[in-house]
Amino acid sequence: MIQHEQAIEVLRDKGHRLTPQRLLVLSIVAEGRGHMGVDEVFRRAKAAYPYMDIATVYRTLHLFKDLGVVTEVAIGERLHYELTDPHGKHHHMVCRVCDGAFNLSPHYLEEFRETLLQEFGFEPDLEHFAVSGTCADCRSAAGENDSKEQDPTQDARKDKR
Amino acid sequence: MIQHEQAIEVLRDKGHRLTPQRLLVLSIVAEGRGHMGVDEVFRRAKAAYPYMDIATVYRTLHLFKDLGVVTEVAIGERLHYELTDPHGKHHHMVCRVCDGAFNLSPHYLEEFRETLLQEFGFEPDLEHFAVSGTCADCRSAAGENDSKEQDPTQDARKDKR
DNA sequence: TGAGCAACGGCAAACGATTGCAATTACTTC
DNA sequence: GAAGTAATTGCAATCGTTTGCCGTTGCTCA
Repeated sequence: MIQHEQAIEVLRDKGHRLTPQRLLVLSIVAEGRGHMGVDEVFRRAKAAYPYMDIATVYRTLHLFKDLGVVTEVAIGERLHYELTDPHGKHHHMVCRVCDGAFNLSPHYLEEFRETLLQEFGFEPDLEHFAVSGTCADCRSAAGENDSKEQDPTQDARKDKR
Repeated sequence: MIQHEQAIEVLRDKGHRLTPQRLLVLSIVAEGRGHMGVDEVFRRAKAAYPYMDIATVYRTLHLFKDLGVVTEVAIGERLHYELTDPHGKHHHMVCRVCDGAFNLSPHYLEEFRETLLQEFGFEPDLEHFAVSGTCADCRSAAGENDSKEQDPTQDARKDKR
């Protein structure tokens, strides 16, 4: 994980201001284990600083994303954010039954990328890539239940990193 | 391509009504070459029948998707629709520079799917799958221009099917 | 330490997409 | 053909996200 200090350095180096709002969002994302939805970041930020606006949360997360401080992950329909993992990029497999997120080494996608590049000259954009599907547990557990309704509890989300 | 008659039969068989609005949306998607955005379907529908509502377009396209009459493709941030290709599923490579869409045989993804299934027991959900990236033409043409602005012209979209 | 200024945040409007609701209408049955 | 009924539509409200505006504020430089 990138530490606060490193992230703050990146902000400062690129000429961005260190505002309380940005530091707050940074600490919230850093404290959270695994990916965090915008709404959860906003709830926590508003609890700490009631004037916090949802637009600021969006703008801050997008800035952090552009700076590489956080990584954007598509979980279902919504975007989630996590501190960028300095140990190397990883992708996600997201189960649409249990909403669990599993890391996927870039190695598995590299082969796919090579093929597209050589066969079609098409350079796929796989930096922040999430594969939706059904995880091993849910496949064995379910069987016939193809309901799309899920437990909306965010903290119960699995995250095997 | 599924013909009108087949699509209408599917609607009727599943107990859905044949409304003028549905037939209109169907013919618009059928006439259009390649994928069509919701806004374009709506524009054309409204031109033919001024009372047409955007909500009806969304509901109709979602219905058609559930029935398998149309296929949903993610082009950039927005969803596009095309008549389901009965000659077999295909996926898309979408260039984020020129917005061109290129078909991708399922074969290329099959290998990837096999790997995930065997290594992790994870069954990826790859039915309506689009890979974003940069196509061969734009890679050779550009070089340093990483602008995300594009020609908004919809009819100029490439589609090599 | 304070003035100046561009970056930034809060607010509200706007956007694309979805949903609730009441009126309409396609289809069934007689 | 006409009546009855549930599916469907149009409208408006709503949701999550983005953007424009303007007052505020972090940072720079004297």
